[in-house]
Amino acid sequence: MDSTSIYLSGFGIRPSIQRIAIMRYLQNHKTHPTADEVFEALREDIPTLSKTTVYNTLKLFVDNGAALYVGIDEKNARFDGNLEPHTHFRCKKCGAITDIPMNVEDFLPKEFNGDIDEFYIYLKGLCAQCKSNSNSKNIVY
Amino acid sequence: MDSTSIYLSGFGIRPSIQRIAIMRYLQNHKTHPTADEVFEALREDIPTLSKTTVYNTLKLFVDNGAALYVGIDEKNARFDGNLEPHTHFRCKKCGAITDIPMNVEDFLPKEFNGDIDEFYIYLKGLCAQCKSNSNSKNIVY
DNA sequence: TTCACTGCAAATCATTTGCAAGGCC
DNA sequence: GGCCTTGCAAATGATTTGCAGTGAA
Repeated sequence: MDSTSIYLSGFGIRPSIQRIAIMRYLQNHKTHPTADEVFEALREDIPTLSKTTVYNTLKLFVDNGAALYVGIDEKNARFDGNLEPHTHFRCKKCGAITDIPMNVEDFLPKEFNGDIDEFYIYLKGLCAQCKSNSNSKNIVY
Repeated sequence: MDSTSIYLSGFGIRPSIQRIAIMRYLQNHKTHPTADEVFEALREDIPTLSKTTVYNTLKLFVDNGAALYVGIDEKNARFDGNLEPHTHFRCKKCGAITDIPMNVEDFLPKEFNGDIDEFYIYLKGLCAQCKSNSNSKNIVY
């Protein structure tokens, strides 16, 4: 029983080979991958893996609170294994998505009468590296 | 030359019949409609309107800063003609998306070294009406 | 006349669904 | 055995693209 199995079980998720591999990938790659990126990366190790399983599993993780859905990219859904309070920044030049530690609870509007239970902050701009490295013309939106 | 024409021209957008109608719809309906909702609403008045034009026009508005893209709904892109600083709240029960006035500039993290030029906050939960009206079982995710 | 704009049809592409096979308790 | 999980193939549905016709400067 490895640590990822225990981790998944803690969320009520039964640890299959596929689920363990996908969660490990999310935790070891802080790149906020798409379902397809996860699939392409893992099919080497698990040749029988199907993209349906990757989609199902990522959805399962999000529904059970074991991973976060990241909607910063209009094209594809992205996923994040980091459950610490943070927000997401996407560089419009290199396309990289990075975490910014930030306690979103601090920003809840006070005069609002409903109940808020999900809170997303997405930032976009130019990352520090692309800012100094501004010789490259490669722009990603 | 009506006010919507002048408004669009201010963003460098040439005011065609279709563009005026779509911008008017955005400004008169604070519902953050999808491209399809705009299309369905306007086809009565403009029977020859095509969905392609609605997509093209909404994209043109966003690219030129005349409207905002709202990514709070994972299924469809939504659009907002309100350019005042505000954030978006979606009720998970009734599905309504409402604006919450909030100056996002105040929340820019200070320790970040890149340049941030876009800032989105999406809130989800239960709106005040659905909170009191909690007899309905109709849930929208 | 030129070039932007429009609209139809077809293409694209991420994601979901149906369903049968496999595997675990 | 029964239920959960997986994976293939097909379906779905939003959005984009190709291209030809239209219209305005």
